[in-house]
Amino acid sequence: MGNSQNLNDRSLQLLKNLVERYIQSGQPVGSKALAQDFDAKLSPATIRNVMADLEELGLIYSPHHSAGRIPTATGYRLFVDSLLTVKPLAAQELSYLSQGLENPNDNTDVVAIASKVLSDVTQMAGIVTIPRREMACLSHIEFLPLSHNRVLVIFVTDEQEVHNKIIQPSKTFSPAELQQAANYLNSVYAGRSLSSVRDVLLTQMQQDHQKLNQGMLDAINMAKLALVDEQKEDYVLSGETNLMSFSELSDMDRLKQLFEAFNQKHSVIQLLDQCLTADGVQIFIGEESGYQAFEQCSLVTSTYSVNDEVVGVLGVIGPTRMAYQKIIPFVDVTAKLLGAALNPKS
Amino acid sequence: MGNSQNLNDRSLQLLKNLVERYIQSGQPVGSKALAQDFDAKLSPATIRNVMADLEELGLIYSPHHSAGRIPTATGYRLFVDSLLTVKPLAAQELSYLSQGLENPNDNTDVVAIASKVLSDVTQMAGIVTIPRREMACLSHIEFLPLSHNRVLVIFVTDEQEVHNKIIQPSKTFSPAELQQAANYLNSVYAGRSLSSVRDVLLTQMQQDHQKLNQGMLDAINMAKLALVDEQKEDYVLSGETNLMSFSELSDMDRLKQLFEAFNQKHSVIQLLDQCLTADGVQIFIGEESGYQAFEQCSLVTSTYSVNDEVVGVLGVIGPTRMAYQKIIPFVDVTAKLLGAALNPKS
DNA sequence: ATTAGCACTCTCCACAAGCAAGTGCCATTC
DNA sequence: GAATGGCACTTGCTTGTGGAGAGTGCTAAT
Repeated sequence: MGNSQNLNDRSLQLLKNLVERYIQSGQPVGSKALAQDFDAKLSPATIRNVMADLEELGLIYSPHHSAGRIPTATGYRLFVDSLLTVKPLAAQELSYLSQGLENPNDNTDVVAIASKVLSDVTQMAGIVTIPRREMACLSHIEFLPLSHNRVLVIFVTDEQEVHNKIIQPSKTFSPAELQQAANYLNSVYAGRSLSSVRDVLLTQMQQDHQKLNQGMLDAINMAKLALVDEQKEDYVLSGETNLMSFSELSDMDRLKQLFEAFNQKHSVIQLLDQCLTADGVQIFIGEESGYQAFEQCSLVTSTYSVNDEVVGVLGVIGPTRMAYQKIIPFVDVTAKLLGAALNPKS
Repeated sequence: MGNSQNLNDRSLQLLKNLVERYIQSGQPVGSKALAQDFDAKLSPATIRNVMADLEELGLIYSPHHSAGRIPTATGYRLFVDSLLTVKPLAAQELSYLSQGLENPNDNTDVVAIASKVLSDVTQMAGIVTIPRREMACLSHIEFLPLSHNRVLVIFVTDEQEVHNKIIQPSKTFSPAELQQAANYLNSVYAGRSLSSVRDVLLTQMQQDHQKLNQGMLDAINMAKLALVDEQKEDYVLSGETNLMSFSELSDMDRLKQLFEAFNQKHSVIQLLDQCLTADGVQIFIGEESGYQAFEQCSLVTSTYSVNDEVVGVLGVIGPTRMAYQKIIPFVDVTAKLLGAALNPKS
């Protein structure tokens, strides 16, 4: 019992229609309404029997004895996994999408635009993680002396992003020494990807110890301090306020929880990290996410890639009752366009 | 008619008690309840008469015929302007405040912490504008070549903040030329305040034209492109979600408007800019702000200064019914502590 | 297996009654 | 004449009732 094998085609078709109707209307769906979909081939009474089965399987439930039925998270899951017929993107949406994402702009700009596009088109919340900079190339590094022995490290990747960090080396350096160290690092490492730079930094000291002079060692040590850090993940969220318009999310306490999760970021990031593992579109429906704040929400995500390397996740957050048929292809296409827009070759 | 001169001491005292009671309870205040404050020196009937006067003057109103009275924005205004007795800060609040703000940290960190402190202590929303960098000193400037003639300008102020901007000079420079230009600018302008650098850049070209060689002119032109821009104002907001707990703000449409205003920033910035003109604590009560989204909110702000120069605004946003007696001194003190924390001399 | 019929359950709405809070007004008091 | 006590009145909130509507589950018939 409780296995979808039990379900014949008719039951599945019925579930499909029920979910579609509920997504459209937001009202519990009754047997009479569903019967209309079947051109009087099936009477309401029969449908009631089938619905009773579906309820027993945990796919649908009724909010009270004499209301229609509503899909459960499991019901939605079955729907998106096997029943759903995706709708191709409308032409105007596609043009709106590419219009925003195909202009060559600042990197962070593109990410922000993608997030905004996601929320604008869906009228829900859009989210895009900042692309991992592992594969970005180091183009320039610079050390500036601060007070109290501290050193401000500035490094630029891929002609675009500027990162900076304050480090505290164990010994004091003169401005000239810092300049030398930067010159050395720029000559040796510029043009290589950050991840390879990191790897080399970590191994070089042991291997080539004798070949290096003190200045080089100092430079390498400082670069390690600057580059080998936990890279703090982050994301750009837009259209959160759209979520305030859904009656499903009108409970203020829940909504507050949700917005606090958005602000604190860490649970959202954890959730998005799970999406990084599998390529392509992934979906969390309601309680599936495992986070209380997202209990009433669904999350449709996709990884996006630059040069076949996954660099981030993007997605749409909305109520569980969302038009999955449209959202899924939309998220998919947006991810591909964002990947393309981020590709430096263009 | 409608002039506060009409009011005798007793009426004012009554208004004061009424506002205080309403701030505490959130319930319309009736004549009977107010009578208790006066130790039976005044009967409810008398108080009713006085309240009728206050209502005619537009200082209070009743939500319906037979409820108690609630202060209007004008009533609150009179209260904060002339009736309010500020409460000194509780010791623990003060210690919490100084604990967070007295550690010498990153500049942007301090601003974020201040915002967080404001919201944590008040359980409302805290807001702090990013300090204007006019008076900050230029400590280092750097040009890096990008593709398509573009140049990435990085400049560091006051040993702390790193700013970067992509400019597009009219001619192409070699890396060596860029290095030279940066060297020249660093030798001449490092240590001077950004505003003075800007002034000099704008005038030097006319005045000392003959004394400068081409390289210097190029350097000055690029510096102008980088430094003479509209400085985009911004702020750090925290604890917005606290606002979701107030029943006064539980109307979802209004709340949505408010959060959208927070996200779009420009109307909030306009509002905060108004506070820059006058020193010290300023208050907008409800509709006084002139922005629909803030109709149900009050904003208590104060400018904060570094070296007697006003560099920003900070404040607290909450429902009109807030404990002004505590919030006002709290905002005042926080502003002073933030100013001190930002002072590079320490 | 499917269907028609029917009793049952539950929500929603409207309306009324009773209660509590508080007012406005008037006649009275000091 | 200002302050007060008394009283009728208004209003919102709560509770209860009753009917309409929607949808179900069960049973008997096809």
